[in-house]
This record gives sequence, C-alpha cells and structure tokens, in this order.
Amino acid sequence: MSQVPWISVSEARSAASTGKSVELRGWLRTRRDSKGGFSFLEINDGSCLGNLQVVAPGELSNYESVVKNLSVGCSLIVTGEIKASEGQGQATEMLATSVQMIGDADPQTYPLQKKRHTFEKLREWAHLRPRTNTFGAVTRVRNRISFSTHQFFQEEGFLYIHTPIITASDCEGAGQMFRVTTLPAENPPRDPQGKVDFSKDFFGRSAYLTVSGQLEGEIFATACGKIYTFGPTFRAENSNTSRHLAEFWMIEPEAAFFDLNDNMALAERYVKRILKDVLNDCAEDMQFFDERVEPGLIAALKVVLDKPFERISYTEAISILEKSGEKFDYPVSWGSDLQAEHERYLTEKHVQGPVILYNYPAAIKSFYMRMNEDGKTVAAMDVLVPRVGEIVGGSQREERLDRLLARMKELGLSEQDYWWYLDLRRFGSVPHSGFGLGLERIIQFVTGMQNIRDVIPFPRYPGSAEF
RNA sequence: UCCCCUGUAGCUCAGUCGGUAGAGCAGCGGACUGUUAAUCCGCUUGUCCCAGGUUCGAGCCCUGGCGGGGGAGCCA
Repeated sequence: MSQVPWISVSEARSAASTGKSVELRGWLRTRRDSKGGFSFLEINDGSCLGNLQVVAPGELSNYESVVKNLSVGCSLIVTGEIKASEGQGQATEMLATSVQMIGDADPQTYPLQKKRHTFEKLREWAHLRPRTNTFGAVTRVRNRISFSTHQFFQEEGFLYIHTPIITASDCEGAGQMFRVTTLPAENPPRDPQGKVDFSKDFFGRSAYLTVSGQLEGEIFATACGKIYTFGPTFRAENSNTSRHLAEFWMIEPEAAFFDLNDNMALAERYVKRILKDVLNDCAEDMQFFDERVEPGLIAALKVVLDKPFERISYTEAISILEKSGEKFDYPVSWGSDLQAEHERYLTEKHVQGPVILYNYPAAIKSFYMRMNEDGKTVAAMDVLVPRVGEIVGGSQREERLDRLLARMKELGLSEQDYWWYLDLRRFGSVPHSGFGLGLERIIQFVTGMQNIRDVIPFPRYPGSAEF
C-alpha cells in the first residue's frame, strides 16, 4: 500500500529523521486549528511519552471533511516528510501529505478529555488509561524494570526458573491463600464429618495459588546454584492499602553458598541496576514523573544510586528509635515488629535513603530463616525505602536439619507436609539465601506513584477484579 | 478487618439557616495568518450514589447499604 516506511513516533521525533518521508500510525492526542487554515495534530503511538506534531495543510483533499473533525482518541495513519520544526517545543514535526482516520472516538462519549484526570477516576477506566501520559510512562518504566531484572540476573549467572502458580502446599506461611478447586460450589462432596472432601478435588488434595516460589526456588538453588523466579503471586489478605495487591509480581532470587551478607549485597546491586537503567533509558518518562508526580524524584534516585545502602541490625534500629526523641504512636521495644511509622523514621529521617535491616528476632520471622549464634535472632533482612517502605524481604535459610526440625516443632508445623523441603537438608545441604522483591513496589519507588493500583495494568484487590 | 474523610453535569468541584441546582474545564457552534494546557464569544448538559425515615417541604437532617480516598494491620 504505502511507499514509505512506517516508523515510530519516538524515531520521528529524533532530529536524525529530518528529511525522511515516512508513515506514522497512532492515536490523536490533541488537534489545534491554526488561523492560517491548517491544523496541528499531535500523534502518540506509545513508543515514547512525547507526541509528534503533524502539520495538516488545508490543501489536503479531506481537510474540511475529515481533518477538521478529528477528535481526541481517534486512530490515524499519516504520511509526510519529517522536518525541523518551525515552532518552539519540539525538534521535528511532520508535514502531512495524507491523513487517514482509521477509527473515530466520539467526543460526546469518549471518557478521556484533553485535561488532567484523577488517578482514582482513571482506575475506573483501566481499559483506557494506558492512553494517558502517566500510564504510558508507567508502562514503559515497568517494561524497563522487567527487562533489567532478566539482564541483571542473567549477567550474574542466575537461571530463570518457572516455579508453579498452583501449589498443593497449604503451609507456605506467607499469608492467606486463594483456593483452586474444580469442586462445585453448590453441594460439594463431603466426608463423614460433613466437611468438604478435597480428596475428590482435581489434584486429589487442596490446592492454592502460590504466595511465593521460594520453597521451590530452594530446590533448584540447591541443585543449580543460583536461580531466580519472576512471576505472579497471590495473597488473599483483606488488605486495603496503597501498597498491597491481591495479585502482584515478585522476583525471587535464591542462591546456594550465599550467606546473609552476600544476599544483602545482591539486593543492593539489583536495586541499583534498576535505578541506573531506568534513569538512563526512560529519561523522558522520568522527567515527566519528576515534574508532575513527585518533585525531586530524579535527584533523590541519583543519591540512592551513588550511596551505599545503610545496613542496620534490628537491635541497632531499636536503639536508634529509642534515642530518636520522636513521639511514636506505637511503643518501640526489642522483640516486637517495627511499625510503619518506625520504618518511615529510619528511611526518611535517620538515613534519608534505603536501609537494610537485618538480624530480626526469631519470634517475628518465618520458620525457615537461619538461627544466629545468639539463639534469639535470625539471619533475615528487609530493604526499606522512603515513601514505599519494604520492597525486599529475604533471609539466609536454615540449612541445618536439626535446627530446622526444632524450629518447626516449636511452631507446630508438620514434618510430613515439608518432607521434600527437609530432604534438601538431608542430602547435600548448603548454606543458601534469597529474597523476594515486589515489582510493583519498586515501580512505585522509581516513579513516585503513590498508589500501587496505578503501577499494575489491571489491579486486583478486595472487591475489585474488573477488566 | 478497624479508624477518619468523602459521594452533586462527561471531568474537577461550589451549593449559606431545610424552600426542586451552579461554576470552571470538556463538548458543540462561531471568530482568529504556526499552534503547543492555544485564545476569544455564544450554547447545551443533572437518577444530587441507593433504600428507608423526619418534615408542609430534603442535595442539605437521621438510619442502613454501596462506592471512592487517607491512615493502621498483614506483607512484597
């Protein structure tokens, strides 16, 4: 059909495209009619934040019939020559020789207007919000972080492992789980006690959506050395906050022969790699977030990039909080978990940047974390960042069979349920460590977006699974 | 799940002491020799979240429900 190459808006905006005759395909963001009898059309195709300004001359055969009626949101194919722009604000523009409307968008009923919408309203239009500047930018940053994740771990020699989404283990201990069943909700089979008989279910037992790939990750780490997972994770908690989702994406590296220090260093390198790549490769999007979403964002991220992450043991953190002179709503005491206000003090006031807290009291952490020599704390670590809080949670795992069994007994966990997990300690056990990083949380941190529901394409949370 | 706030035009909101609703933006029409949140003039737009109740009369007061936001807990 067309004689000229189809290029992206991103490419067309580069000065290197000047003089080329090309075709662009995208959506109209705004139309301005000039006094001179021609129109400016701004086209976006998702390839970048900015639009390309297309000058549609009045001489076009369909100028009066089509061009003058183009409205926000319609799809277009335009051809013409890329020229240096006569106006301010853009390097290049297209002088169109043809403007073809592909699909219209009735301005009377198209929800998106040429004005700012609140994120709350946009959430109701999740099928249209990728067409806005903010969500386009979030989408590109999310993509860049995903790509960096694979690049980083691959370059570090980690194998990408696909751990199961459906798990039969009901005791992963990381929160409420969604049950997976094919039993009829009305009148399911029941055992003699009248309870639902899940032995008749699809898998012959209860099954759930995964809350973590860690335990399966350990299986591969104790065979292949260094592995990572990157997939969806599900929590059926009734949590309603700006940093929780029922379905989210998590990256979980697990490495044999890594101790807690290796683990903390890995987390720091990984987070910094993400920041570096996003700042370098999503500069225009990041500029947008810096101007419109979180002033000072870029400068703050650059500081994070340049400074080593502060490492503070739980015990030190308690003493810092006690000496802070701050008035906290919740008391600070050794042995109890840190409250959000405590974490906020540490990241936002005390170090003004990321903090790695480590060696937590065993009582407030999971059974699989390695007991320290003091017999009171475990080799756990959390990475906390300003604004968002915890983005990484991890630990060195308990590799000593007797210690692990003792701990499980203490917590009333059944050996049988974990037979294969315990086998890893029976046969060729090694010290090993890993962590989970919440993809959406690091996107929040990097973009400055306040609500986690606005950094995932289709958020799932209690009472909400539209789209 | 708990605490606080909130729900009025397509969007953002105002609405006094209880007397049947208004502004900006958007849209539509017009004007204007390159605009870029274009500008200027004119016009249109309502299940006042839902269900009860009080009252001569409810957008406003009361009760219940639903939705949204902020904070807390759970965590990534």
